[in-house]
Amino acid sequence: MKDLPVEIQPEMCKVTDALGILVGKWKPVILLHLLNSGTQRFNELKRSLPGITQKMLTNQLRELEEEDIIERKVYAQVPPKVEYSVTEYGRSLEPILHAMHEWGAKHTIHKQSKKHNQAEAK
Amino acid sequence: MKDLPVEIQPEMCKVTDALGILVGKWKPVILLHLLNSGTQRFNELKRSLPGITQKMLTNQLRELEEEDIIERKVYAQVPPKVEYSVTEYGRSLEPILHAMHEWGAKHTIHKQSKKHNQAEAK
DNA sequence: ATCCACAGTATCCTTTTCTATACTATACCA
DNA sequence: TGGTATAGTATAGAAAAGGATACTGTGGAT
Repeated sequence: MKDLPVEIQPEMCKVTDALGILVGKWKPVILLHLLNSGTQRFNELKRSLPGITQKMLTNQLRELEEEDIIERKVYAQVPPKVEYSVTEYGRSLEPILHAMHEWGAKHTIHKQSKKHNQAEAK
Repeated sequence: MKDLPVEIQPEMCKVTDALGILVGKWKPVILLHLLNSGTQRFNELKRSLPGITQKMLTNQLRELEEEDIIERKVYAQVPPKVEYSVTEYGRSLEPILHAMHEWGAKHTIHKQSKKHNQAEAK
């Protein structure tokens, strides 16, 4: 998703900013996983996210790190050890994620009852 | 953004569902505009969203309509008249949008102070 | 000597999203 | 008779996101 022109309305752009951080095929899942399970190593995450490629995982983690949502801690060891965790600041997203989860759950029901009504109307 | 495998975690998928509705370069702007300004005709919207193409506007409006977030009302006239408005149900997204706006605003500040700190640390 | 685990890069390719531009029908107005 | 406004559709192409696969370095175990 590319950026919107800032001119449109100052207020709107803040929403898109927030959205930008959550957008990406794997970002919400990674975040929720780290919130649930706490600190995780790279390969632990990878194993928990069936289907993700290493490239994507690295890439999404880096983007979240950029925004100070998660933290990356490298241990000077061989084989390497890198731990990821949600920052204190990152936790401020929790209420939003929670609200979205609630809304999403209701929406699933809403769509089903809509379908049902349409079927009845025939 | 493609769908995530449902297997990962039921909880997570609801967040992505909600996100899916807001995702699209112009969807949040369109929604916020309709929430602020009430019912709008196609070309009114177009004029309020500098840079959007007709195709994109149609397309994003259709996707929001699909999800029952907005309503499309066609008047049998020539030249055509079509009005768009947020549904009662669509308004249930307002708290989330509001929360994202608030968070986005704080995030802008957060990023700036981070930059500032980094500059100082040199 | 060979293989494994770890945390990545690098490269190429496909799919999805977004943009640009041209085109449609029809009533009304000058 | 030609031009305007409305709400679109059609087509082609560029750009961005995501996927598949192969490769890297290194210490320890077999």
